[in-house]
Amino acid sequence: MSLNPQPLIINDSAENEQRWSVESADGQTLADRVFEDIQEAIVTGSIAPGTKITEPGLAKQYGISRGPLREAMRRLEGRHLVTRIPHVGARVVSLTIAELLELYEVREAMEGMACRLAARQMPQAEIDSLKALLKKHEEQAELQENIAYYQKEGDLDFHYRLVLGSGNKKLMELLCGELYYLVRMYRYRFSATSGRPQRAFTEHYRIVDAIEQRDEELAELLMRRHIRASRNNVEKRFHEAEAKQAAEAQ
Amino acid sequence: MSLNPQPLIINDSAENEQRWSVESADGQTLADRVFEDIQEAIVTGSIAPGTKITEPGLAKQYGISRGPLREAMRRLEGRHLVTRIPHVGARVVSLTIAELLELYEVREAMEGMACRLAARQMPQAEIDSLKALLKKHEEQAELQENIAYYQKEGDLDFHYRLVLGSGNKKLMELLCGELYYLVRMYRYRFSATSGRPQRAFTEHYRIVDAIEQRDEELAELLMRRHIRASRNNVEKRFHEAEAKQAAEAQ
DNA sequence: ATTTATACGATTGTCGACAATTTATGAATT
DNA sequence: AATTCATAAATTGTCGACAATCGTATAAAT
Repeated sequence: MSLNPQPLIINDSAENEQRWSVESADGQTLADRVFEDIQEAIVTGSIAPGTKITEPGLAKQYGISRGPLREAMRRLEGRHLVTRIPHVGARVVSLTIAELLELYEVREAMEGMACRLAARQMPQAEIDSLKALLKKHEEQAELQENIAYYQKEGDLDFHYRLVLGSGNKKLMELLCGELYYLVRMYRYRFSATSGRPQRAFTEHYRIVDAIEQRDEELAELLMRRHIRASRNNVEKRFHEAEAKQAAEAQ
Repeated sequence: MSLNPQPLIINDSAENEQRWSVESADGQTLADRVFEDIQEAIVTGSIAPGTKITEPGLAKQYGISRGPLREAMRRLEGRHLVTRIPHVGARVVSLTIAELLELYEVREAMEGMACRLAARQMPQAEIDSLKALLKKHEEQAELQENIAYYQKEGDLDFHYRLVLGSGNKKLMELLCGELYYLVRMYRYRFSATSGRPQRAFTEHYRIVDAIEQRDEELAELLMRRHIRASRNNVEKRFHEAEAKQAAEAQ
């Protein structure tokens, strides 16, 4: 008689048996739909980072009133995708290079832990599925010309599945529900891949192997090394771009 | 000529030189104030976990209209402090024991990284200040009867300062701005301390020592071990409580 | 008596309007 | 010409009202 799936506090009104899912499935309400739409627009770059957002503008654009739109903006604010100053307005988040690098440090910590947990308890079936996905991605990359795109898509897929495999809902919530939006946002700026994507594939395979062997220590270590390598690559590319920009300006 | 503090994308409207701070200082607007009020009420247990929240009720209670209140709720939803089902309602988040333990796993990962970064770059002045704080907490604990309370307060203070010392804003945002609210919420349920608080102090001192010696590896390792110990303590206490509950029911 | 259907009540979702504040515009002054 | 001040426009914050949806209670039927 385990109390595991029960809340820690039994409260007055626990009659509702419906599932209080972590993320609402499909935007039923207007505010929800607009929230997801704007979020997608921000992540894909349709609305550039740093852009000032005005309520009448967006409301007109989406054909809704300002009420639901404000609610959507408040949720975006909660996800740190827009920053707001009272009585002034809101703008789309805009990361500095330092903040982008900080993001990688957070990912190193959390995804490293995700790998450790996955090695501990990810079902073999999911591991097999993940291996199949890796194989598919590799074959796609060999065929496709635009390797960079597919490699980046695949990379995020891979990381996403791994976090799922950790079985830790909070980890999923934070990584898949907050950080990965920013990762997608800045994916094509200084991201790696073009050059030698083969290396990333190798690293991915090694990680999955460690998980399959249930080697927590190694799995975490390899993932942290993998993300640190990405981080260093971003840093390098940024400095290259900076140098180039300085040369042009001169 | 470093571009460090500049955004990665220079956009049309970058004229506003005001600081777009990560967190609005004081709730200027009604919605902001109510947001903080309700958040505090949830964290301190003034509104019990799992309680159903109705808009007319809260609006009346805080003497405001439903508009700002809904915005506040949407922000709480963004922070995962309330869960909402469209057309049905919202309730205060209620963690299961499994989710509470997951929280510790996330903390282990992130605060471990925070310690590593603090060892790398935390200013000596801040380290000294942190040591002074530890000393003060210890003296307080020796005097006070209600050790548990002060130890828990001090513990969170300690962790808070350490995350600040990491210099990683995203880490601060996620830990101090999201996880710690949940930690405070469930602090007095199965938390440790009463018994032998001296041990936690010793662990804290060792961590600060490692940071002062700039030993990244050790600092991270000690913090992870520290949090893992807390986690195991919570797990143990829960099982004890569960066993006791089963015995009473029988 | 149990189940199904219906109507009621309550809550949530959406809208438009008004008040408060900020930003932009332009005129007057130094 | 630059600065300062005042006015005007635009945007944000707040409110109350109405529509849509859900939960519940009552009544009818099997």
